Amino acid sequence: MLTERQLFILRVLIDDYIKHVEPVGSRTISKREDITYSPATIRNELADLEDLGFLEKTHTSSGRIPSEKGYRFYVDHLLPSLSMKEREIGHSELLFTEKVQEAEALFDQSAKILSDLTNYTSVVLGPNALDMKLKHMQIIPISSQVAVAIFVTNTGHVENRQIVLPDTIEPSELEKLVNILNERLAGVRLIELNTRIQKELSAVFKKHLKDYQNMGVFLDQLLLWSKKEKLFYGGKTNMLSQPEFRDLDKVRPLLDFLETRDLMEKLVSSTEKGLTIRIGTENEHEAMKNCSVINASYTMHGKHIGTISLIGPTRMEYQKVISLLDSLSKEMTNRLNDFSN
Amino acid sequence: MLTERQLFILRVLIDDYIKHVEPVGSRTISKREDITYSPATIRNELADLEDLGFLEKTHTSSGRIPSEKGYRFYVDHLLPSLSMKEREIGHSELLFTEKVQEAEALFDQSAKILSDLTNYTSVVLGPNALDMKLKHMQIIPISSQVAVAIFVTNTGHVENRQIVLPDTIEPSELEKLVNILNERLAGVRLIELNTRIQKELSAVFKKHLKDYQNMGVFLDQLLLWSKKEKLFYGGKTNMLSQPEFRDLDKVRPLLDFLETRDLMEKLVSSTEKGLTIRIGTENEHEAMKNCSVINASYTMHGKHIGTISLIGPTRMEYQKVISLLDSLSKEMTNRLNDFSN
DNA sequence: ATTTAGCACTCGCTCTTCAAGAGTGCTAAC
DNA sequence: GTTAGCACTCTTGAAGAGCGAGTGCTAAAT
Repeated sequence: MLTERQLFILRVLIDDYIKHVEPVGSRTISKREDITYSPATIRNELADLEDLGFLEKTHTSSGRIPSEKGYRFYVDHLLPSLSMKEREIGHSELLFTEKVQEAEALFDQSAKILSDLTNYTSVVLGPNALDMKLKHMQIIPISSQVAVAIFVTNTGHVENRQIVLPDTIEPSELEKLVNILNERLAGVRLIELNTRIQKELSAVFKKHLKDYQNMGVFLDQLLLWSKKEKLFYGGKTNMLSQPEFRDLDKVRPLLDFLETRDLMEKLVSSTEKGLTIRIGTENEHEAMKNCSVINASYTMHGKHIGTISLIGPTRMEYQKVISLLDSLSKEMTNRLNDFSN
Repeated sequence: MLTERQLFILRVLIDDYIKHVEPVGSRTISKREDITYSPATIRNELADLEDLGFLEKTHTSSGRIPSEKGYRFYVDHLLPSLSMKEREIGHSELLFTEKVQEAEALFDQSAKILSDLTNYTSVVLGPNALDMKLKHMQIIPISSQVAVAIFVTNTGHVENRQIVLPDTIEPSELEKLVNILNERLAGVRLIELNTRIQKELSAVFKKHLKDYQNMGVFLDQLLLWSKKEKLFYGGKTNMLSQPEFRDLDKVRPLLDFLETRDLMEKLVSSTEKGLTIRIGTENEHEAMKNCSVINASYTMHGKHIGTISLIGPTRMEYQKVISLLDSLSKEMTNRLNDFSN
């Protein structure tokens, strides 16, 4: 177990490193007003903290920097209380340009605001449209063979896709099909349409549609969803101004990572409500090993529907950033729920 | 006027520089098999070419590199004939993964292919949806106050936006309005809907709609278009591997530029059919002063509707890249027109 | 039993110096 | 008109010196 003094020194050191991004030596720490011990004493403590794995040295005679374990401990146990959170809240409200009308604009602006305020990179993972409920669907023919299928959700989101019309299908049959779907499936989540159809509607189809046999492939085409979360970025190039990435070979993988949809989705998805922090290798990807990722979820009617995330160097200003992310995600939640009142 | 020998030397030098990205000296040139002159002779010619502004030196006793004027001359007069173009065409076809079904996927893949093949950054400027013709429109209420307006174009593209329903409007009136619009405005380009309504439909509205007066604001809301070209990127980080940008302070503005929608749209828009090359400062933006941009237009029914562009260092492999872009844009045109047959 | 002063030692950084190498421009000879 | 020869310039990389910030250890002080 760490002594009070060790805790204190560890916190001071990490605070200092986060601020100045340079290895911190015993002298620097002992110079602080609230420290009464000499450099030599501090050195002993630092050596112990290093043995315990909380600190590292960049070379044999350098000052110490926090290790990943150090950051983890700092985040879990040493963060100054977030009571000053209130002061920040005012900010984020002001920064939205007037009334944000649509959800997409809200996500986009939130990402921009967050990256501007932190100088890190931010990402908003939009809600999965497929989790929304069907309000209305429609099939609009473009030519004799091609049509556009449109699904409007309860949130006002529109999914659409082009489909190829089978030669065999008659317009009147198509209309019947659409009517059945609208009558029976309103309120069902898009992602569940398939199974609902298979479970409940085959009987109805058989009864009302002539050529039910041939309809199978067509329905599959109609309801072939692909993942549809959207990512909104802010400050993509902010990483370039972080001192630890002032080296092309180090930023390159990072920027590449940011551009890779799959990886980003995985990084930023979180099923948990609230706030999660992943430090360095906890992100489980080489390119992110020197980064921390903070995810905050925003909700709708109390349900987690997406996240707003911040990606920065492992030494990021956790304190500031956490309170910011916290209030921003709440602000997003508020505004989102205002839309649908 | 340049002599034959000067032309030859200039071309050889630029070819060499493009290949090796290092200042080229007289010795290097004279060593080539097809050069019969001594370094000293070459030196004299180089000095002349420099005086004429086609070449530059990085320092007093370095080899020469092409100037912007040099590249311009090279592109205009020295490019080896494109007769080998045919050989490349085969490539691009193969690289599309199977059947590309929708236009968006085509643009996206084209950008990826181009950047992969060149190791530069590519951008496809999608067609402006507002230039497409209205096939069908619809208004679908979401709640008592909010509705979604949907516009389907002849190309199968779907535009949609949320609108606030005025309290005064009755559902039956709304239906009438939609019917009128569909009857009268099918085939009109989205961008022209506004003016057509004002010019031709006020009489019709007056006749059929009760509360025509209050409809004005609503119509404005309905038809308030914002620019809608979409950009598809490929190889955003490829610039980082170009030797001339192996310096953070030089890439940063470039990457920032790539992320700025307005600037990119302006950079990549071209009203001309065919292929345009802009070198260095011809791009009229500080961040692009060391880059060349090649735009190639793709067409639909013979009309220019968008561009596919390549952004690379001023010393790019013009020859290869031009033929590639040429065939890729043709390929895109072909596939696009196949969609709508 | 802590704490601290003192000291030798280690790295990393910066600055300078030096030599090698690649080029040039000019002059004089071919 | 062409080229050999030569002095000169500039970049690059390596080697070395000196400085500063820091450490670990020992022995003395509290």
